Amino acid sequence: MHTEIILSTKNPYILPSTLRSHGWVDLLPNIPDEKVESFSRVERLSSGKVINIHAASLGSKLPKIIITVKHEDALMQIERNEIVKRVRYMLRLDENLRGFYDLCKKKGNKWKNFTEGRGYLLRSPEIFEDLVKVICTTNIQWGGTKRMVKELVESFGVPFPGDPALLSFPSPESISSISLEEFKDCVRLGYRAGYIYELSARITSGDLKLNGLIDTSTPAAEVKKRLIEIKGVGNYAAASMLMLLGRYDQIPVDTVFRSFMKAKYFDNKPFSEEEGLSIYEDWGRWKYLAYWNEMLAFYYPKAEIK
DNA sequence: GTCCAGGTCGCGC
DNA sequence: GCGCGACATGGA
Repeated sequence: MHTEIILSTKNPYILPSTLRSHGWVDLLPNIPDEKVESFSRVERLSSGKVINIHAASLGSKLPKIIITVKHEDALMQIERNEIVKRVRYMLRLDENLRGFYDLCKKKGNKWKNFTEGRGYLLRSPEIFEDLVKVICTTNIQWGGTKRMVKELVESFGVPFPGDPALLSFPSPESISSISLEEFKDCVRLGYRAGYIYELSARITSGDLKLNGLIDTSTPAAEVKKRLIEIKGVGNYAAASMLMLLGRYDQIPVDTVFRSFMKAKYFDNKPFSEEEGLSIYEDWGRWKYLAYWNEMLAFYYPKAEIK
């Protein structure tokens, strides 16, 4: 059976832009449609029920988000609420980028055409999933990231009863239920296996709680410190996580940043990290969005979404 | 075969 | 607080 849930948006919002904002939509269990205007994924709810959700948008100014849920038994209200919460989180429907849009208008030039409703970056419903995925982007090419995430999902995800080929993202418990040696054998994560295994084990044992990282009353610097305390998370991964947690004042300095900055601002000559970061200094709490969207426009000028 | 990727860790100074 | 090699794996 299936159930439709309709979400309202309170800010300008362009779903295809969110889906194309970075590579996350291409990492399992996310599956985009061919045009990347909607996507689906399998979710294991707290109740244990495994469902398949599909999210699309309808309308333009303040679009409706149409969630189509495929499920076996009837959905309980508490399960519907959880689905809504997760989709709103993934799509950042409760995030307001007004400050960024205003700054774009002030900046003028190319920035004044930055369409309101763009700028949202897709994220995962759980911080654990985003953390694992970010660790899987370190010191490897994108193809490797996709392969590692795929292997994790295929080895530890739970199947959707309506189509057992479709799997959820693994829970920390499913990973830490086997030994590290067994884990290394079934998923080729390279040296990252230890990091992801330890992360899973610490969450399972209750030693590490990730939900506190969302708390907006905690200073970003404190959140970053806690992130870096996680094995396998360094400066780049922590800055990426801050972005995924809705804080844009840090820029992840990686090969993407360096090669883009070198080409765009430094005439292909070497530059220091400090010099690079200073370019976005006046974007205040919106540095990441300025950098990322400028980078996208630089490499994919035709990908502009109206 | 060799190099290195959307880096990070742990060591030695 | 910095510099540097090691790290698993597969694609370029």
